[in-house]
Amino acid sequence: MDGQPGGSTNEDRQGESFVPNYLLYLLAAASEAASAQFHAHVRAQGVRVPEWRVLACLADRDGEMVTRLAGYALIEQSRLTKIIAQMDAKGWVTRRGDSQDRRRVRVFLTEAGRALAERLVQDARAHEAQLLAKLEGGDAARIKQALATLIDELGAAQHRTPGAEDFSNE
Amino acid sequence: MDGQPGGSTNEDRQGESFVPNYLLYLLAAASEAASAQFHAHVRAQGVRVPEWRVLACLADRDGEMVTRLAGYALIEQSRLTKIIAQMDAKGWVTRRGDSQDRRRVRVFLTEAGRALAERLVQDARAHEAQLLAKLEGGDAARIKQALATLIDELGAAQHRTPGAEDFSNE
DNA sequence: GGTCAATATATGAAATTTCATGTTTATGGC
DNA sequence: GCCATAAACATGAAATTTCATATATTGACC
Repeated sequence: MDGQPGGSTNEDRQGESFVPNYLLYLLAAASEAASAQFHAHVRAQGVRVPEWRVLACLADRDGEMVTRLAGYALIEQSRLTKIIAQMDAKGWVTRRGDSQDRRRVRVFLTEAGRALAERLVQDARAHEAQLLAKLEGGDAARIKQALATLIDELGAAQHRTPGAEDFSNE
Repeated sequence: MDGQPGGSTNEDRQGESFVPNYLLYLLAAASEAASAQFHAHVRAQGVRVPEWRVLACLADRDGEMVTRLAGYALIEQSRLTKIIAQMDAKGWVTRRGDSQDRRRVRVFLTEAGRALAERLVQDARAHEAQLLAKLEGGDAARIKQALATLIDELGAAQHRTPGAEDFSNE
C-alpha cells in the first residue's frame, strides 16, 4: 500500500524542509503508518481495504443506505456502488430497496458477511489496543481525542468561517 | 475526493459503535477532513494531489532519486514512475540518470515546476496556519507533535516488536 | 573475472477509480 | 394534480492504480 513512510522519518522534522513538518503530511503519513500492518492483515484474509471499511460500518449500522454508508466509510458514492456490487457477488452483503423512499437502497450484511465483519472488528480492536499500548504516557496517548476534536472542528467549518475562506497568496 | 467525512460526525463518538472511535478511522477521517479544502485548491490550479506531493517533496529535496521520492511522497514506486512521466510531459520536472549509480534516476524541478511548487507551498503554509489557528488552545493544538511521535514510534516498530506481531483472535 | 543475489526503475495487462451524466423517485410550491 | 428541482443510485468511458514481472546495474564473494 503506497510507499512506506519512513522515507524521511524524523531526522529533519525540524530543519527548513517543509514536508516533514506539514500538518497535512503528518496526518497522511500517520494514517498510513498506523494502518499498514492491519491493512496487510485484512488483505491476507482476502478482503480489500475498502471492503473492510464497508464491513466495519455495516457491523455498526446494518441496513444503512448507500449515500450515508459512503459518508460513513469515507468512500465516494459511485465507487461504493461498485464495491457493494462486488461484495454482493461474494455473498457478504445484500441490497434491499427502502419501502418508504424507493430511491434508496439499503445494504445488509449476510450471515457470512456478519461473521467476517465481526471477526475483523475483533482483530481491529486487538490491533488498536497494541498501538495504543505503544503510545502510553507520551503526547500521542491523547491522539484520539485530538483527532476527534480536529474532525469536529473541521466538519463544522464546512459551513462558512467568515473571512477565512481564502489562503492563496496571490 | 471520497465521501466527505461528517457522515457520522461526533454524535456517536461515545456509543457502542466501533468505527467512530477507532484510531485508524480517526486518522483517515482527520486526514481527509483536513486536506479536503486544500486539495480542492490544488486541483483548481490544474494539479492533481499526487503531483502536488511530488512538487512539494522536490521543493524540499530537488534531484531525489525515484525510490526515495516515493517513500517521501507516500506514493508506490510503480505509480510514481508514471506520475513523473506525466509531470515531465507537462514540463514540471526532468529526469537525469545518476552517474555514480546508473540504475538510479534523479528527478529535478524545471523552472516552471519550481515556480509552481513554491507557489503551492506558500498556499499550503497559509492554509496550515489557518487550520492551526482554529485549533489553538484545545487538545488538537499539540496534534503535530502527537502525530510525529506516532509516526516515529511506528517507523521504529517496522523492525520487530517481540511478542506483539500478532493481533488476530483465532 | 564470473556468478549470484540484491537494488532501481520500467512496463503491460487487469482491475479499480473517477467524472460526467442518466434514471428514477421524492418534495415543495402553485 | 403539475412542474421544477433536488436527492439517491447506477452506469459507461477514460484515466489511473495495482501487481507481477522484465531489464539494467551494482555488490559481494569465491
